[in-house]
Amino acid sequence: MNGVATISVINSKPTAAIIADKLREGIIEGAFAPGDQINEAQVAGQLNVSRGPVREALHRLVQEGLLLARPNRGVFVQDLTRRDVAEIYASREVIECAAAEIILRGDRDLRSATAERLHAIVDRMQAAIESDDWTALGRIDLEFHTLLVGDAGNSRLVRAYATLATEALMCLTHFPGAYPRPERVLPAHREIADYVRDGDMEVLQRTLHRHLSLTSIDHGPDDGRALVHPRAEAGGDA
Amino acid sequence: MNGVATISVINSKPTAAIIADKLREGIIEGAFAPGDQINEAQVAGQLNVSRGPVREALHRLVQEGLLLARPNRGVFVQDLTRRDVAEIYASREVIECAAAEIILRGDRDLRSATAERLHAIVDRMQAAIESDDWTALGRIDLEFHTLLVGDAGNSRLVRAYATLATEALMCLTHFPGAYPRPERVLPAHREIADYVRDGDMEVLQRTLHRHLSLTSIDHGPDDGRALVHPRAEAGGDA
DNA sequence: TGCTTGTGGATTGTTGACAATCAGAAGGTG
DNA sequence: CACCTTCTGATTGTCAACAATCCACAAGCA
Repeated sequence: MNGVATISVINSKPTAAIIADKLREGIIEGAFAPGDQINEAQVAGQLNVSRGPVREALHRLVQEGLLLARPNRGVFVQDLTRRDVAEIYASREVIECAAAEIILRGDRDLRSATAERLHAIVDRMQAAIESDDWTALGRIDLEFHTLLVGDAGNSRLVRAYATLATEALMCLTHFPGAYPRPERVLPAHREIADYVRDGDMEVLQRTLHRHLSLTSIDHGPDDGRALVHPRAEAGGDA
Repeated sequence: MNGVATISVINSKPTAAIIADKLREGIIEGAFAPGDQINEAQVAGQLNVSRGPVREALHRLVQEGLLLARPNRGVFVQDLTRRDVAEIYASREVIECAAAEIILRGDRDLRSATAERLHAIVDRMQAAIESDDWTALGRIDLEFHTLLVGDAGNSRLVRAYATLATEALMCLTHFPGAYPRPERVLPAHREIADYVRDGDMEVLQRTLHRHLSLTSIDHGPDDGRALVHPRAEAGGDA
């Protein structure tokens, strides 16, 4: 072991994974608008790789639900309808509540450890708010919830939640109005962390439900068309 | 609309999807043992196609969790550890209970329609039992639960449940002892269907929990190694 | 005019060849 | 005899060319 031991692995990930991450970022950030077609050859050209890995990356994103593949026609960025947003948040609530229940059945020390890590994330959320970085805030918010699910220790739930988390991020960038005012974000998450530590399932579940319910979207009419900027009617959180 | 209207589409699915289905079947049926390596070139040769679609199919199954890809080494059939089995059934309970709750919040007529279809599936289960077809029974059993989740109308939950269902089928073929005695299967499912119709969430949730809990596996020690035939200790259902 | 029917352009789907990578065996060296 | 280096076989990862497919548009016909 000499001095070069800590050189980062040259190309640890396969190319397809890197491309998938890049594209996922682009979709989340809004670089591709919903409905846009993503052309294999074009992406391959921009990234200076062959169509093979690009194709693989695109198919992965299709399976994640971010893209829609029409056979022999191409892949397109998914539209987010009211129904989709409602589904995403409802599913998140399902998995998060389940994770919470598992965690709360566990040891008190484990719960404290989880709560502590959750609080650490909330502190980072505060920092993001203070520097007016809304993109970062959304990501950290999702990180909070992903940690909650992760600490339940069920990899199946984690996997299912991961795709929901990226979809939720997509919601945030496309419907910026859906994110609540910052002064309510911090207390809400602190509450959740505290209830995890104290082990109060009843209250925790209610809090998560309130935190993740998009009442107006949930009960509004579903016209099947994509939302554009429902700033006035969304009341949920990440 | 003339007489040829019902001609089946020639080749509706892309080759990769067909291959993925074939391989998934093979894995579920046990044609590949856990830990076995699956060779791209070999499969391609057997199916008379190129490595491209095979590669795509394998990656899809990796993402579904059926296969494990070790970079530059190959893809292997996942081992099913105690922990995996516990995770799968716990996750199934989470999603099924959520689906049940959504359905029970719905219209009474819708509930009856769902219950009716569930009962129809139970009848097919009975037929499978009478002809001693255990493979079919497992599939129909999962079909029952998949219908339950599907009728909740949340495509995200459906997608998450689909992979869990295939994993559960894998459990059945690898741990045949995990399936309960047939005389208990039918009443259990009939109960579930009835509670869906009657809208009794409390009881339905308890029934689902009992139906999907693998108590001995759940609380047994997790040595990280794959189970072989825990016939003596498994008490769950599909 | 309105409907059917061919044609064009673009995109994905598929293929076989080539390069990169890794685990393990063989061989050399103190 | 243990350890390190080198080699080898097999497998995945990548690439560019070819084939199949589909939608859009325009021309032909009642």
